[in-house]
Amino acid sequence: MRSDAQQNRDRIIAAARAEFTEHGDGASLNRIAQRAGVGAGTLYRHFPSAQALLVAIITDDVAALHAHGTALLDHPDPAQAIRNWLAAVALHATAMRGLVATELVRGGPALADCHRAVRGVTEALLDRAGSAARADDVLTVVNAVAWASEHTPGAGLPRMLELIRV
Amino acid sequence: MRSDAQQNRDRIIAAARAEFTEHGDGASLNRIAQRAGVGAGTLYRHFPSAQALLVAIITDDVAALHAHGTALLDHPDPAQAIRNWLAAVALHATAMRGLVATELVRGGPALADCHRAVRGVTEALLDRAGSAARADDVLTVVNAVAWASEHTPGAGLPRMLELIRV
DNA sequence: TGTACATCAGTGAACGCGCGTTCACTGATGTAC
DNA sequence: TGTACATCAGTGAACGCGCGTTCACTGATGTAC
Repeated sequence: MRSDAQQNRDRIIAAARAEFTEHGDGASLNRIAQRAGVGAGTLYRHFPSAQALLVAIITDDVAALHAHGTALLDHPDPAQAIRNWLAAVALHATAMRGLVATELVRGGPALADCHRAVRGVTEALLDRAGSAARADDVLTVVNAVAWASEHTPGAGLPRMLELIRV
Repeated sequence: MRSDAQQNRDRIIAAARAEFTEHGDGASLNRIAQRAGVGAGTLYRHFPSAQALLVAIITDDVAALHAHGTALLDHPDPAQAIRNWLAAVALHATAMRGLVATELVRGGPALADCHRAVRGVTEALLDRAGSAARADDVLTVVNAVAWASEHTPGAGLPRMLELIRV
């Protein structure tokens, strides 16, 4: 990729983060292009839709999340490890007004690799803690709770996470 | 209210139910008016916004839900009663592509009366089952799970509800 | 019961808006010699 | 290293679309006598 193209791509993603954070699902592609200081056509050359942008952002972020989860596999207390992990997953999903949670819950094919990685770590941590819960169910519930915490005035994410049985 | 006005109001609400069920948050007020066979202005005379429509629908439905909950206070098994109640709440919240859950989670002032009634029953049932959980938290989590079950392909609402500790 | 009339609900074309998307054109980048 | 050039990324005005919303007009309803 040409160096100026790479630069624009990065600027578009940064602008999209800001726009999604500010407007949630009311984000506008024209505004993102404006914020990034590029023409609308440039945005389209890189990302054909708002969802493509969101997927790119999430893919970036999941790498760090996954590393954190892998490290937790060495935690001395397996029960605490899964708790910490779910809190981290929830925190990640609250990003951008719950849009990340919404996209993760939707679970389209574009995020299949991300999902596989996160599910793998979740399964390992659940197993280690002696839980019989399905990783998919647990992740969906955690994402749902993260989404709700972003939309409910005065909701406490940690308190709601404690209501999840693992 | 004039009898023809009442009739139109009813038709608008029925059309809105259908439209919300079909299109979720992509529902259009013009289409609702069209489905109801009324002019756009008529819809506005009755409901100033899509949210007002949704609130009217939910208010209707919560009455039945509340009656069910009150009956459950006489259930011989308190633990089973709260489980049944949460399942009923979740089922109610899955209506119209999760739009009901979204609106309930948002918890605006227009639904304050509904919320108070449902919270009251939930508190009584939790108390009777010896649970220390906050009714508000439990309801938010249940609504969140209902929302997720509507948006996740292959998610099992009952299985996810079992992950909630009460 | 019949009629004249005031009220107010209903109509629906039209408006402005901002959206996503396109495309003919411009110009920066990187390469070949 | 310097230059000519091909490639392809970037531009941004313009488009069509469907949205929410308005309002001058129509006509049905219910009432007063």
